[in-house]
Amino acid sequence: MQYSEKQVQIMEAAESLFAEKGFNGTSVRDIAEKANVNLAMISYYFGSKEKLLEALFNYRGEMTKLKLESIVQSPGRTALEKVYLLVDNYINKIISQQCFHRILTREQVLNNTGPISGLILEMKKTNLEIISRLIEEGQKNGEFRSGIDIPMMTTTMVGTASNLVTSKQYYKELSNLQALSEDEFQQYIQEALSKHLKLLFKILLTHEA
Amino acid sequence: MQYSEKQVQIMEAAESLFAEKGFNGTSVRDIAEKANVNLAMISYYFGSKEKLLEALFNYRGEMTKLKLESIVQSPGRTALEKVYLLVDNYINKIISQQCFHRILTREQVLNNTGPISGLILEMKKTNLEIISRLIEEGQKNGEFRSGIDIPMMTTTMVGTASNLVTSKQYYKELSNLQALSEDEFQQYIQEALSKHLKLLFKILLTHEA
DNA sequence: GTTTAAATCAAACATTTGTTTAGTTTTGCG
DNA sequence: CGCAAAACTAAACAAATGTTTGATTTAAAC
Repeated sequence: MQYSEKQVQIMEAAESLFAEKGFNGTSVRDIAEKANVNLAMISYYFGSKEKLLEALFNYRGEMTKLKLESIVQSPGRTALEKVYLLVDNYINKIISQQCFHRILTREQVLNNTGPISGLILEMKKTNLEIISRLIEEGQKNGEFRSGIDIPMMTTTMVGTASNLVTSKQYYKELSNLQALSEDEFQQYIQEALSKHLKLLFKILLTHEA
Repeated sequence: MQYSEKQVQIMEAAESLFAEKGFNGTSVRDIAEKANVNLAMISYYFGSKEKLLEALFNYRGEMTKLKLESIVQSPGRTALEKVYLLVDNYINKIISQQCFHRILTREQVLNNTGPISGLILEMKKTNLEIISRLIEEGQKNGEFRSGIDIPMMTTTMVGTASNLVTSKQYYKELSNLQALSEDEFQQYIQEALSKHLKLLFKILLTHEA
């Protein structure tokens, strides 16, 4: 589906508010004010607040689809190099979409049974499939050891990155990095996270147990 | 502070509802009904809904304090063995307190500036301190390599466990474990998580980069 | 220029919300 | 018992909520 300029305006206002105060902590009046639209426009365009959230999930979900595929299929790279690309790609994604990622994190904790739950599952399925194919490729050509718990490894990548980004205000204080500006800090965690996850995966995938 | 039986009754009803529907998605009437108390009792005992949440954080926070200390100081164990104990202890904690952990996860994503934010920071500080001391002990006696990013390693433990437990409904489907009963599944993720994190830490702490 | 549909708006709507009130019952103690 | 403090209750309260209404403006097509 294609969204009009005004619809995007509303979705992005909602995104930043949902990230800051939570879905139920944000009123449609808050959203209307931030997006500079009339209150009734939200029901007019999206039907309801709940459906606005669904639209946001669709909107952000679309933006992620194809990138991963191209990494896995890029020729002339070792499987480990591809894993590295995948890690950096994932880190970039959740850092550049922090607001959405906060919303996603909060939603996946709830026992949703609605459409959003389905969208989350679909995202996770796609992720896991691609990583699985990549790991298996590396196993076939002898780069990686056998007996790797791929869902658990994926959980470590997602969990580590997610935890760091969604609770970075605590990480900043715990690591005594308060002196850094927001930009510097962002760059710091991006690099630290990349280095950490790559090391982790390298030794996990190649180490003989 | 000591809580009366009725107060605990209210806190535990609130805990399960907050975990299921979120803080703002749960009304005080829901809580009163689930706890089998009169609506006004919540304000009477806790002052407000917000303060009830704070009380819950205090209540659950108390229960975690001393355990870790005793692990680190237990004699006759290698540093790696202590790390293993710590991992299992942490996994047990969040599995046995899943409801609270869901609430904690959702709260730490928000830019809280209130008392809860302070409590979360304190918990994280304590965790990090203990782990740091343990790692440094292992480094001094040559068990562990140098140059370990301890905050990042902690993030991996917390993030992996947290992500798995708070979104286990997705993990179950992604790993094709729907056939397992809830108890069997719980035991499965406990063991898989323990094995995975121990391997991760072992190679991360002892592997020469 | 007229017409028709889409977009926009202020106001109103019915619920639900967290909290308080004012009164009643229970409890513990001298 | 007598009585004061604590525990408990039903009802009421004002504020905030998501959504709808009905009217008005804008835009596009003929």
